[in-house]
Amino acid sequence: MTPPRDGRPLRADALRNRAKVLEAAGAVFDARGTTASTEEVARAAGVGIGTVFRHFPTKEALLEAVYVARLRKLADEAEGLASADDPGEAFFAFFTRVVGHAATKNAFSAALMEAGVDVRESTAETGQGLKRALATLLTRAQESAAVRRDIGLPEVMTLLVGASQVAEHVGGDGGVRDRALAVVFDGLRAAPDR
Amino acid sequence: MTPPRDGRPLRADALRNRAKVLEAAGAVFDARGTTASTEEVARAAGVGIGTVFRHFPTKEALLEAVYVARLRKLADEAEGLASADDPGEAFFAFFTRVVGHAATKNAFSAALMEAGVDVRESTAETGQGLKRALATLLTRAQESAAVRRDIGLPEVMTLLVGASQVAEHVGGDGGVRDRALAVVFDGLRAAPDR
DNA sequence: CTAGAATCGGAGTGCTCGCTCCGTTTCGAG
DNA sequence: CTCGAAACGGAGCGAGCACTCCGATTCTAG
Repeated sequence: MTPPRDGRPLRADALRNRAKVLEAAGAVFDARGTTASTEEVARAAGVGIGTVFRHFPTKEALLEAVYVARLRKLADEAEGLASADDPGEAFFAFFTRVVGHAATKNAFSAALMEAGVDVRESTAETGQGLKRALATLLTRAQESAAVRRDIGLPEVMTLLVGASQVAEHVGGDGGVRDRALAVVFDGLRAAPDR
Repeated sequence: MTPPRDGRPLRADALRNRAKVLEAAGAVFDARGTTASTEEVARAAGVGIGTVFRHFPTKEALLEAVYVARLRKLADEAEGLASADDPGEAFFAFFTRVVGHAATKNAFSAALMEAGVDVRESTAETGQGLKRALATLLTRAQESAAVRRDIGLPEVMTLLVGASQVAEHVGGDGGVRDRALAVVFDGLRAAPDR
């Protein structure tokens, strides 16, 4: 959970509050978007604003923390699928999973985007982990001929981000989303010829 | 250019200023994002803030006006391609064109999104026009077997929005963008079999 | 249990931004 | 040219927000 890199460990209540804030921040940002005020997060967490800012010195830092937690979860899922029986199925399952999350969680794709480019230093490590796991999924899927061989990790990341962004903003019709995703999947399977 | 639906026409200088503001707004929003302040737009247009707000009573109205202008341009392009010799080529050319624009212009995809859902009443008409033109391109492409027949306009709009959003946020590597787009294109061509 | 340190809470601060208001300037009909 | 109407400009208002500061509270080592 990244207990801050300090010398001493945090006090018990501080640790508890930190967790409460992080969870509340996720919920609030999903519901109200990332423009939701820090005060709202504090209220949802049942703590004062001061507490929020002590744990996350900046609103951006708070957002980053939420991002990192989610990226880590994704990375774990990806690693879990890395040794699945059917590499192709695993690859597409992960893709679908990510898009599914994005459909619910606001600013989920933003986290992915940062991971893709590794802008912030704090997301870099987790982002690298996710990319490594995804690379494994991709390579195995390509080796088993489930995915075309003429694309690399950057292209897949790009498609993943794009699909997630769409899912995020297409609240209503999940059917459309699924069919659009099917098109992308067929494209990923397509032979490289032309 | 939508000279406001008033009784009397606008005074000459007023019309000129309106155009200047609209153009400046486009430029500023592209450069700084839609969060750029109205004052910045006014400065870029060389007018006072009051003038901006007289022509566009709300910042949202200003954004909408920019959106509508761009959607109209797209709709015109689509109509121009509607009678091209090769329907498949026309369809994909339009798709590429849209994505290309998105790569340069900030919040371009936002305009597309609104057009897709037709949230605002003011974008509705232009959005309908664009959708109609795109529908023609799609139908003709499908009839000539250049595009799979098991998808409709909503799916294409979704893919278009997604591709545009990606293009918008992948500033750096155009190569990645093109290859990712190629995947989507292959998906659109794919046989509906599976 | 107790003292001192760590943590908390939330009123307050400064800043940005959308928008209004009205004195000043510019246009154009007659 | 004249003069009323239309349009302009930008100081100022109010709201909202990120972030600070410090007295009150809570934890925990000893």
